[in-house]
Amino acid sequence: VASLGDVAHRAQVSVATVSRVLSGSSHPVRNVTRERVLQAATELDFRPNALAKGLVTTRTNIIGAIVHDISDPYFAEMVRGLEDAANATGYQVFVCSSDRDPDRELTYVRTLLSYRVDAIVLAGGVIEDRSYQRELSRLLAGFEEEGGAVVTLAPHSHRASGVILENREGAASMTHHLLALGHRRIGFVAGPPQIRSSRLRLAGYRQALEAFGLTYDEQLLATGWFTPSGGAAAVCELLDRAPDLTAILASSDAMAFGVLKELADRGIAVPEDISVAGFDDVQMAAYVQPPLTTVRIPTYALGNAGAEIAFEILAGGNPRPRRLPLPIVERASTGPAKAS
Amino acid sequence: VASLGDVAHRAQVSVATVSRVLSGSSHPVRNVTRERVLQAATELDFRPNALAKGLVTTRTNIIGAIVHDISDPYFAEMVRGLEDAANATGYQVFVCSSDRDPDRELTYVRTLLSYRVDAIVLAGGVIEDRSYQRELSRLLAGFEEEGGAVVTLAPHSHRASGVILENREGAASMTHHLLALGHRRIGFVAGPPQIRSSRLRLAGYRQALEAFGLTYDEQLLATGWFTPSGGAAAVCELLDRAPDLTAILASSDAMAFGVLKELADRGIAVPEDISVAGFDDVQMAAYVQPPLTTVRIPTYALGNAGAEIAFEILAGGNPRPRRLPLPIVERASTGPAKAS
DNA sequence: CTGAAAGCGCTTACAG
DNA sequence: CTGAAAGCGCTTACAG
Repeated sequence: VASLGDVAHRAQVSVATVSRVLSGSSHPVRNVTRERVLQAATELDFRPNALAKGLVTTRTNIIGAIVHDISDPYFAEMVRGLEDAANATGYQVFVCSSDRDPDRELTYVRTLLSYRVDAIVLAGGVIEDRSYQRELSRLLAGFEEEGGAVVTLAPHSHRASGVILENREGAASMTHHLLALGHRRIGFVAGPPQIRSSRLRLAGYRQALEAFGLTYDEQLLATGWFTPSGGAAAVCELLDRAPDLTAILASSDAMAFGVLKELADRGIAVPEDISVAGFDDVQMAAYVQPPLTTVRIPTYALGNAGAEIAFEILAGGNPRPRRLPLPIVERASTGPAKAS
Repeated sequence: VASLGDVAHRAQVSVATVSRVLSGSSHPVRNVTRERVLQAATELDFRPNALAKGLVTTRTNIIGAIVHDISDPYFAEMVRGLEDAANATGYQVFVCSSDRDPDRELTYVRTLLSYRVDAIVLAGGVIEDRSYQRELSRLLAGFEEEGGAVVTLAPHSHRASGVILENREGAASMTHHLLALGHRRIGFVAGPPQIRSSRLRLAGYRQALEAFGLTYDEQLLATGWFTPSGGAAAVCELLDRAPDLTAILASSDAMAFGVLKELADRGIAVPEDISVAGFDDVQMAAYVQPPLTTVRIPTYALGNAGAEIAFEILAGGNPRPRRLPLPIVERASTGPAKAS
């Protein structure tokens, strides 16, 4: 591959001049010279070495996105938003699926630091693990000190700029919605308790029940991974323990899909026998049968915002956290409670 | 951040020595010296600069993955497989969603070349566009000449190592399956014709029909994007033109999901009134109602293989293309043809 | 407006 | 076993 030097040689100018015209510097260059350089660059099919550039400018134009799992549509849609915003500004994105594992996540962060990425976007909720949180904050603090941008798109222990999703409020208002439909025995399918977002959603459910004058009943709670099979397993538990429930609120759409499937397999009609609601509003929520009532998180916009916030920080700004309310999307999977 | 020089200074040795112990060189280093270096590195929280390393070794440990759309579960699942294999070998992956746009794709490739990635994995089917194909091949040929690895995971114009999915055969055997169930009027929901994979699947459908002695009927063909809404729109067209069809084969699961939804909205029973089959077997295929009969592409394994093939090439090998047959997964969305 | 030179943080022959 | 030095491909004061 041709280097700056090769272009300089061919254009009969110094590498400094070549650099100035090719890197879009504001340093003045005579027009004829500029033309000669451009011409030579084209002829040699010159492609600047981004590593060398990054080494000297200490800007790599790389964003690292740490997600729980890129194959989970929630994160995939978010990363797409992030990617589009990044790309529009000449940035690339590294995907890092941590599987909610503290060690994997820390290893990924260290690697991102090695590549001297400009920004790290934490897309998943923080893992509840003291020593992990301490080490992560240590790494990120050092990174920020050197001018790196850290953005959080889910509840986190590390204080950083980002978007604050109203997880608790979202879960609470969905619970209210079910209560308003006449449901009194509402099962809750919770996500992994070691994820902060899970806890907040559970807290919102509980809060809404109690505000309504109902007591929180542990028989109505089952826990699992944020996956369809996690949801399916949880609903089996629930049906065993509380056969009288008339509605189920799942902590994620993926879980709700598993719930829906399990109910269909058992011949339980939704929403006639049991209403089902989800959380996230991933694309498929509108396409399952029946279409899923859910709490909407605008994943694409969220990813987009993540990149924008990162750019603000890199530009020297100090963006305040944005609060994002999570509206309910009513579809066909919820309906009035069956008379008992 | 501490540099090699800082570590060398603190350990009272030369940077050469530090480099040798920290980069895992096979060059002999006395044990006491090694210990001193390790100690100093820890104390300084040394984190090697991957850019500088890449600049001199001409190996960046980066793989670029070009997909049509990372928010499409088909690609997200594949990228996860790619990421896991890459990560296990100390590689990072850039995600590049081209939206099937020739310019976007070429721009991404140029950028990847600028970052001197070690490998480029083309995950989506080639776009049928002469000048794009020519330019792409030119870029990739240059890249390969410099030792870069190119891997294709879908039918492509650029000849490279990779996996050959039996798209045609997969579509043909699904068509046979429907024929065997007694269906004679089988609608086909095709993907965008400018994608090679789309054409192959259509060809397989047609081939199976003709092998069976039926004539291919254009009234039974509708085209759209590889999305749920693309599938929904196509099925509307189809139902208008050929109200007598008893089965529909969609070119992707995403499209099939749209078909399923549209049929449900119209109160058409699946599979009693119309059988529906998809293509891909993404995770959700097993979770929609009714669970989708589909042609299985092992996306995760495919991504995994992509990375492995790349590593083989980088190790100097010349892996032969692997053919991958696509088996049918029978679920509840297909059944015997309704007696007419 | 142009260029010579230093430097970013590494690796690796080469010499000892 | 250890180190001095060149070099990877850029950018950017500094001097003219």
